[in-house]
Amino acid sequence: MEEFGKTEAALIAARRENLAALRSRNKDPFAQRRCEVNATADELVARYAFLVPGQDASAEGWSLAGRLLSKRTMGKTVFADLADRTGRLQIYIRKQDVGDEAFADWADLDRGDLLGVRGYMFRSKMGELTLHVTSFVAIGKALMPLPDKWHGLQDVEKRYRQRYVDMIVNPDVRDTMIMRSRLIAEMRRFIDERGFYEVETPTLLHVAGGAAARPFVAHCNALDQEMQLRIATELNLKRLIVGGMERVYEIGRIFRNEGIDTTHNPEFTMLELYAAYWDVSDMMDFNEALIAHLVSTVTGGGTDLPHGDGPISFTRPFARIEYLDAMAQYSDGKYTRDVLLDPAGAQAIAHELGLPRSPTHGHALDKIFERVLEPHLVAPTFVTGYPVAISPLAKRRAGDPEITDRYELFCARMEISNAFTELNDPDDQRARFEAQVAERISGDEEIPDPDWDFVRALEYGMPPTAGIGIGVDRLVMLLTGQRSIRDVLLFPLQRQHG
RNA sequence: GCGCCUUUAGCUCAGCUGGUAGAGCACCGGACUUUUAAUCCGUUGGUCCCGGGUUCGAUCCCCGGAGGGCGCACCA
Repeated sequence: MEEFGKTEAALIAARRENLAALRSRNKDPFAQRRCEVNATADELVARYAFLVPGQDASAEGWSLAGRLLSKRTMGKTVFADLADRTGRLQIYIRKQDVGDEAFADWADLDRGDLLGVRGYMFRSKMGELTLHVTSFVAIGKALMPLPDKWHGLQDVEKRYRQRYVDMIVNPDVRDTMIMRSRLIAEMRRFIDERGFYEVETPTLLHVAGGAAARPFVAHCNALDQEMQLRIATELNLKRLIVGGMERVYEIGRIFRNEGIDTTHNPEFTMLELYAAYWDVSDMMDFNEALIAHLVSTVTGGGTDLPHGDGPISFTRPFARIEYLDAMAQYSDGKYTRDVLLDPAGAQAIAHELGLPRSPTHGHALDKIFERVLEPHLVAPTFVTGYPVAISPLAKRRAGDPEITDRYELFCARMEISNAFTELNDPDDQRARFEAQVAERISGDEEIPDPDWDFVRALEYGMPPTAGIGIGVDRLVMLLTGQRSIRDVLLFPLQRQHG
């Protein structure tokens, strides 16, 4: 046998030798087409919880499949760990049970290989539920060496770039992603139950609107036109309300060509939902019920989520504060309605707080809000009554035209949802778009080009409607206790490198 | 964009004002029929992120660059 050093190439070569050995005995793992499976790790652990150490259930045979994560060999017996999508199960193999030839095959299995096993359950002397293997078959080979069995993969960059390795050796990553999948399924079920239609609107648009953000641009060869990736689904979903669908939602990918940090990824997932004949308070009820339901899902029926500074309670009703009242309250009465709603007054406050000069009144208000209010919003709180200056698509409040029927829900200092009674007056909408054109000219590059066809749609008549947007990734962060958005995304964006 | 930190074996990490690198795990060989980070014995493994500079000599000091993380800025 050739002498190998232990570089990565040598580790791969050793695994290839084992593969060749299996093939020479007609046990090629890659020749396997399917694998009989009638149980999962979790099912077996639950089913045989009653077994006492030393006791077995040899009358009942099971087949399962998964990845070999560790081997503990003691001469003629082996304990090993097999992981499937539900978790880990210890397996036990004896030479006297499987025979010399199969036991030789076992020696050619490496950590990371995929295999199917048959056997029966017992509880080992040390108390662990274990599958006593009567036969096994290799169904795939890991030619690449796995990271450290104890420390797993810690290199953050490698974890994101090679998420498949991360998931193999760091089970909590897989758990988080599975929880994300469940939460989105649960969200969908909750919404569907209430008579909403799920729709899919275009990602490629000529004019990306519905939010203030810089879009990604793309070129369509067939049309020879520049396209933008959507920054929101809002305008198209409201077109569907005009069209008569009445209750629609989309859980869709949104693209914003902006910064990347622990709460921002250039592409992210947003739930937007619109209900004809509802107003913002109907939506608030819906929102509260949805969030409480998801908290219950993740906690197994509870109302509290663990958090850094102690648990956060999601007992209904959530707190409610008026935007202007809260601003006054947290500034000892200094930031009054009159000052905030005056563009010069808002700029003066922003300056006093040491914030950079804002290009628009709305921008300044947002900066002040983030500095003054957001740090206090740990418990779930609906902030209601946003100024019209920062709500270009929301309906004005009856009897108070400078304020809109809008709220945002905050938890753990993060904005979780944004909802309002939709503006359905086409003349008001056109006027606000025109005002935005002026703001764009004055330097706010994030203000999109107006979507004039949207105004035309409103001219055909949109019923009173409430709409909501929920940042799904941030909600999953909150519900799973992850501190970085990258830890709830399967493949967060990374710079390409050579 | 700015600042701080970081990059050393397949993985996790050490490395002393500057003298051409170590450990654990993994791997390979051996012992072992209820282990669980199995254990014990023996071996093996390096583009010290890249490019310059200073120096007799650079993983280490200096300059530039790349990747990543965090904070700030940006981001309703």
